Amino acid sequence: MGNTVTTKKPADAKPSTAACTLSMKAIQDIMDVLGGKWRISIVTCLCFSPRRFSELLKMVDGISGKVLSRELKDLEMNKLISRTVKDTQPITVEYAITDYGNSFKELIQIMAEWGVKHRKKIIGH
Amino acid sequence: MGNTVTTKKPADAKPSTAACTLSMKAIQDIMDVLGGKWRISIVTCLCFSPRRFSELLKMVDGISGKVLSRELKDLEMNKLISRTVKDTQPITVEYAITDYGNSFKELIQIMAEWGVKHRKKIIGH
DNA sequence: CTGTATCCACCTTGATACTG
DNA sequence: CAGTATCAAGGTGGATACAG
Repeated sequence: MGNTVTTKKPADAKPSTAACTLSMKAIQDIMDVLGGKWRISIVTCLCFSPRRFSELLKMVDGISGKVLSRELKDLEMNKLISRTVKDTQPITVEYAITDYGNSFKELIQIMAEWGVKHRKKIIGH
Repeated sequence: MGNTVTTKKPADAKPSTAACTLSMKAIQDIMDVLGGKWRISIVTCLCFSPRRFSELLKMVDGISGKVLSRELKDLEMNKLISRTVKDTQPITVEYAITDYGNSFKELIQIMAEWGVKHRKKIIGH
């Protein structure tokens, strides 16, 4: 990471400014979709199994109904999750990860592993 | 992901609820440190090269001085970055990634790659 | 240059009540 | 069950001015 630049801007003092900027943009793109307080948690949860609204409400710790509703809508708009209404009585709604959303799974898995590995350090400030 | 659970809770309707919860917690831990609108960008930037305050102000697009200052303080408290005052005239301050912060590099690299790969899809909503 | 202090507008959220 | 509407309250960010 950092020394594979072929461009030659006049004088940037630092090398690889372009590569850096590119990475930052790419990560911003992800964060536009997955950022915020809740979205990663929701997607992570759905990566394991489809869930109903009320199940997510319980599993995503601390989220309120209003916010969950909105976040699910956003994620659906971005094609990361799907929403299926089942005409049970009363109706239930199932949210599931899409194929596209599933491509985050790899990422999420790595993050989760990292989180577990570094847990002590993070918690102990 | 999802079928390696050995616990056997009474009846969770879904398997691997425990693993799911664990992953969500782990990711929350990361997000406590790296979440928010700016922190990942700052760390990503510093992964490439140490930077001065004013450099970061330019490179992290849209951030204000007040917020950058605060975020840097947080990241320093969490030992992800270091702060070095150089007694030039006038003084300059250099922020750099720590060894610990550097362990995020792997993660960031993967995220950046993913972002680049999926750029079109994300941008095209 | 590297910040901090203050003021203020905006956004997000939680609680509650309500609909289909 | 699965949301939506409303409102009040707090947090967060930007601009500006200022300090070391």
